[in-house]
Amino acid sequence: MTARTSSETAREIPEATVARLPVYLRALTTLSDEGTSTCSSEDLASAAGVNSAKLRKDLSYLGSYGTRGVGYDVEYLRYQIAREIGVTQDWPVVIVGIGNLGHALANYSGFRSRGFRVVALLDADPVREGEVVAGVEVRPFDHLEQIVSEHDVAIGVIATPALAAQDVADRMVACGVTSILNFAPSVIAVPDGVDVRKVDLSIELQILAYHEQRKAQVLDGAG
Amino acid sequence: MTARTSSETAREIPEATVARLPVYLRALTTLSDEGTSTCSSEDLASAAGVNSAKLRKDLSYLGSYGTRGVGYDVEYLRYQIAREIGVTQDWPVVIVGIGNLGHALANYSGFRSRGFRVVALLDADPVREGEVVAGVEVRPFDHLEQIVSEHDVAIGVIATPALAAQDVADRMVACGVTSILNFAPSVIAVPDGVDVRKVDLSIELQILAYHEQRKAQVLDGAG
DNA sequence: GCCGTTTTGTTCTCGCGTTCACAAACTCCT
DNA sequence: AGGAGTTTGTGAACGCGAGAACAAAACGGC
Repeated sequence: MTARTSSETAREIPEATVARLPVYLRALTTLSDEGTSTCSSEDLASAAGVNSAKLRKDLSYLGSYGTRGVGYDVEYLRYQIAREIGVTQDWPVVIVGIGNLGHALANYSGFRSRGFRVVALLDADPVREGEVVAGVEVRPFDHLEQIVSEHDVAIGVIATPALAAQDVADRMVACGVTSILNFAPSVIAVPDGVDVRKVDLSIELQILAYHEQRKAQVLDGAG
Repeated sequence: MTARTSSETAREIPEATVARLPVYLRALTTLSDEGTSTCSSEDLASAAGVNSAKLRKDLSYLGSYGTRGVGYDVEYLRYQIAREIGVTQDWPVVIVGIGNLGHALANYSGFRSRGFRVVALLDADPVREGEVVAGVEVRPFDHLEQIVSEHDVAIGVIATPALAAQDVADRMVACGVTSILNFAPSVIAVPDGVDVRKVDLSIELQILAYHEQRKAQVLDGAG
């Protein structure tokens, strides 16, 4: 067995690179579906919408999977990235909060096709219990602990209103969830060792509005 | 006396700061709802989930809206940030692609309450035409040009399948949309001067999966 | 087997963003 | 009024990421 010492663990991939790997993965899948078997860094970079130098640098953190003078084997690179991200295995996921957004998430086919399996839909509102969404029955939020331990769930998705988010997060963390994707419009606090990513629909629009306003101001000032 | 010429466009706010302003805005709204009239940078920072030094530096780009030894007036600061972002006015928005996600977006109350008004829902599928979602009727995609010019729409939301996204973006740009929020899982190309922000649900999960896998590897190596 | 061409992997430099640390400024108490 | 105690606003140091440029390596033709 290889002594997995700090030198091996030292293969730390920068966060900015990690965030782009899924983009490369998708671009490679597209290329593969189109029948492309080999591509240059330039090809892949334009398919992913990034600079080719940046792409090569990103890939170099994973290892030397390309061939100089030739490029990258699409299937091989795709597998290597998938393995690095961890989506060659199946990740069980729990979604809490089956309102409008929860419905959309439960129905989103992109999860399943990318290595994620929705094992349970939970909602605190008894009215929603029993409803079947995307082939999965909505169950009471109180079943959280049982489901997490039963399916060994590490990733939880919060799609509740803002007020409920912190409570849900606390319960998740308490029963062993260590990664949370938070769609609720509120900041949630978690202990060290738990990763939280936040997706906020209205924040994205507000950022666009800021730039839009600036464009308008520049026009006003010029006129 | 500083000549604060309000048409001073030289005041460029760093992109990273712009992305956090909506978070501060939300935190201030929460504080306001709780009846808080004044807060320190420490208070606001913890409510927003950031470092207080970073918060102060961010706010300093907008101007000196605090009082040393006292803190910030919640209402006043809230208005200043809202004005800076541009959400004191109302932004008309068009959503294209009324599938699962489009439904959720159309129903999302956070848009309206934050200065955005959904003026039209468009879908290329005739089956969906006429359906009323959140009080707005679904209309054919071909009405895009008319709606954009009629309501002076600057911001478009794409919630279509990946294959349609580029076409939709092209049509939007052609008729004057200059900011696009893209939920479709594909990279879209737009000319200079058009802003695109991308929200990708499965990419966020994949990033979590990567870190989750690393946690598991560390445990394996230790055990 | 050797040379030119192509493309990767990597080094270097630069700019942005984060954080620390502290002076300036305001309030409150005596 | 003056000093002690707070809290803001900002200058400076530091670290990370982006992009350019180049050396190393593979292929193909002869």
